[in-house]
Amino acid sequence: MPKFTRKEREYQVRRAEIMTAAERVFSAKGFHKATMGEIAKESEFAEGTLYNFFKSKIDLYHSLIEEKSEELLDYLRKQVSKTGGAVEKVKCLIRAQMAFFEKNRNFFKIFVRERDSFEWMAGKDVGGRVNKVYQTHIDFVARIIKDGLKHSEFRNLNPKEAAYALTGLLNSSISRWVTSPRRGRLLAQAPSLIEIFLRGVQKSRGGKSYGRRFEESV
Amino acid sequence: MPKFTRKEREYQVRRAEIMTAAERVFSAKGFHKATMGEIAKESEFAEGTLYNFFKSKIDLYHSLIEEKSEELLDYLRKQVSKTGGAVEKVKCLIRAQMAFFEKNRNFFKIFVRERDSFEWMAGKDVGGRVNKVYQTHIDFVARIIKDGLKHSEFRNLNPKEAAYALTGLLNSSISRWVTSPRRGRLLAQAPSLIEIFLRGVQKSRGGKSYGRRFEESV
Amino acid sequence: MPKFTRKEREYQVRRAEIMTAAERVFSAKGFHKATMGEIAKESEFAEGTLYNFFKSKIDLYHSLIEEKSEELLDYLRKQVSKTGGAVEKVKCLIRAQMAFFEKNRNFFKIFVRERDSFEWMAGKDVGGRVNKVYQTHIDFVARIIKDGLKHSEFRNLNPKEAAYALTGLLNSSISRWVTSPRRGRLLAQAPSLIEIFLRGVQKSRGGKSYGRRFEESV
Amino acid sequence: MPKFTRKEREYQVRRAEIMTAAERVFSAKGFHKATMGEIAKESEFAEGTLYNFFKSKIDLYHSLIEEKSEELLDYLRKQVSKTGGAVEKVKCLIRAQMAFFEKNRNFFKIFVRERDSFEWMAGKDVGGRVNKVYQTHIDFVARIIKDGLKHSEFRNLNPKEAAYALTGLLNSSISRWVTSPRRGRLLAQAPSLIEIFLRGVQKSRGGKSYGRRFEESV
DNA sequence: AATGAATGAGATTTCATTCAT
DNA sequence: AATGAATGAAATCTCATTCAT
Repeated sequence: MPKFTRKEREYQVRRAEIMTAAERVFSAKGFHKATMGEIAKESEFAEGTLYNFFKSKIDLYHSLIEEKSEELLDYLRKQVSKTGGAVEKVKCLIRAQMAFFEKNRNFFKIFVRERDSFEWMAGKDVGGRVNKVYQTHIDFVARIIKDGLKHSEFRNLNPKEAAYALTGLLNSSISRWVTSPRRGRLLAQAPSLIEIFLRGVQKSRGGKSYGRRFEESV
Repeated sequence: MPKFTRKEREYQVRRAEIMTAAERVFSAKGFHKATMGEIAKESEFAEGTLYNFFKSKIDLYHSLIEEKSEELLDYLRKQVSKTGGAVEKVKCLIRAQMAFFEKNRNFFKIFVRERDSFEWMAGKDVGGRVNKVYQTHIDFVARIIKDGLKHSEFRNLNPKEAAYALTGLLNSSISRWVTSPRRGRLLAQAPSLIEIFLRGVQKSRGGKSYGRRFEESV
Repeated sequence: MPKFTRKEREYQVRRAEIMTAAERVFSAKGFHKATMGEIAKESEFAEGTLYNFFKSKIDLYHSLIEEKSEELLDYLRKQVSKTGGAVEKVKCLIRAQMAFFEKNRNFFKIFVRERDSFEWMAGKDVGGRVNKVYQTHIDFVARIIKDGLKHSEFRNLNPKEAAYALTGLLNSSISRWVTSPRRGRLLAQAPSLIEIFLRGVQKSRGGKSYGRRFEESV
Repeated sequence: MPKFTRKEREYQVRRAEIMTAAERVFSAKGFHKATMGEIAKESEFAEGTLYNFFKSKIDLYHSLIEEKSEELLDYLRKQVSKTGGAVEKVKCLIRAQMAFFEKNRNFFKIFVRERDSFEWMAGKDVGGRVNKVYQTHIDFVARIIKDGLKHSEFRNLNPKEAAYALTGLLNSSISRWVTSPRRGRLLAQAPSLIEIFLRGVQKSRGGKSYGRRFEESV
């Protein structure tokens, strides 16, 4: 007995085709410049058909981000859980995130570029949903840092601040790679990012410090 | 003999008023949702009048970013030039950038959020202009890093990569501050960022390394 | 030998089910706001199936009005034919019409409200068909009046004019009853309508007149 | 010092032009079949311009009905107030209403045909507003009847019921005239309507009655 | 130089109808 | 014969831009 009927499976296939087309168009033009007409053409469905799958343009956009983000977060969690120790987890996280976006360049553009833009779109509601995904991600990273603190793998710093730092570091590099015309492997940049970040947060072995301590600074 | 006639000066004043209004509206709504009508009302000019100063909506937006970015870069250059040594310059850069955006929150939203979005807007032309500003900034940062390398203040790494890293680090933190509802001083976060970044890029004093070396990785 | 085969009978049953559903939906939303999708759901058939019974939405609408109107007219004719004398026939007509619509509120909304709207819908064709039903009804009423004139039961007046008057009188009261939220029996209003109309058209017994005579007025 | 500036006057002129065009189109096609495009063409403005005067199609439609209804009611009130005695007022009312619609045929179609249709349009709100105008009218007529009752000009009947009766009577005749292709003067039909209605409601001079009394019937 | 009313291209969305299964 | 997914025409509304005053 199949979990899904043939109809349901076909429905999901078509839905996915639309989403892929939408991902292409949205990533190329941004939400506002993208038109349903273009997504229709790209997905080889009629315009009206799109509305049998998504109730509006914003719903399509938003579903796209939400579902793909889940995929990303699931992937990261799964990869990271395979290793132990905060340092190893951080390394793994960086590599996994790069690996994911190396395969999902279009989605990266949508994910990062529109992240903050959402607050104006269709009220707090949609913005809120996407932002929540982002916050979930930050919290996930912060948790890793916190564990590292507990086991004295990292020096004393604000986990959330470090999570933002790492995320910014990563996104900036990914963004550069995504935008750049000539592309080597994104993953090749993992080691240097890992090195920068881990040196940045690990316990000082020389005792030297470059500013006021975290405790004083907040 | 005045450099600018009274007329010219008045023209500049009115132009600046429009830009300030535009900054408010664009930062609150984003480029597409912002309307010329609203900018007109905000600036207390008629809609048609805006077109005596800027030839289109996109031109206004773009002029805004370009000119304000110049201001930012000038400010950063001036501040950084006051100190010597790459490490000091980096500290100074971080503090200066935070100081600038603490005073120009609205502009930050425009600067960062729309940075990459530009490639779709009105063709390569405009996107190119804004991107160029961003590239100029990256080059400026990369130059500081490179100087640090030359004087062995930093370990062996790709200056441009490090420049992207620093910029991402900074923007991520600023973004968090800008978005967050309850705001302390942004500058208070400078020390920890400085520490993370400088530890990350300075010469190892323990010889320990966290990944393959930079040389191997590119 | 049956007049209709089983197949034909089943066809008629399904057709009637659709019409009943359509009556509900059309009366609730009006022609334009009603959708084939809703009628389909209401009738528990698929959308496509409706088109096996009616060739278009407008055809369904129109068939509904036409057939139900026939039903109404048949009912009125049958009732009225049971009595003799124009005065009695008028009383009977009023009561019968009220009785019919008391049982067919939904249809009344369609019948009266859209009556005149028809001329724009899908050209003269459809409008014509419905209007013809209405004209038939008016003629039927006018014929009763005319008989009353012949037998000197009514004063000298234009039969058609009187027929319009009576119809307007009736519809206005029925409309009020249909629209009103709290409903007693519609038939309870028959006596006063009968009295108003019959006084209005019967031969004056006092010779008093309230305007120029009919003969002068047209 | 003029009450209205030139600009305001010109604005009103253009607004009125749009309304007249809208009246033509709405009366010819009904609300749904009428398009903003056609109203634009008819009024010789661009489509977008209509939206400088009315915020939506429904708002235009509704403004049209509301303002023209006010005009009608004002006219009726003014005319009726010129005479004294309920009987005279009724005569005057019938003549005035006919006179008004003889000059405003297009509006009649809108006023009567869409009266009840409104409940489905855009929720209770708009339907409510138009219905209220109609109720106001009914109340106005009912008040005249009530005064007639007080002075014993009419026999004992329910004023509101009589008001509905008169309104139905009138509208039916006007509707016939409006729809009919060859038109004499509508006002020529006033005398016979007056006679029917007044005979119908005035005190019986022969004592004969045609049904149960009003008192029993409600 | 400033105005703001007019413009119309262009986007989203609905829904009657068709047709392959 | 019944289905309901796909279609695409058509309608409303927005807003950058123009231009007569």
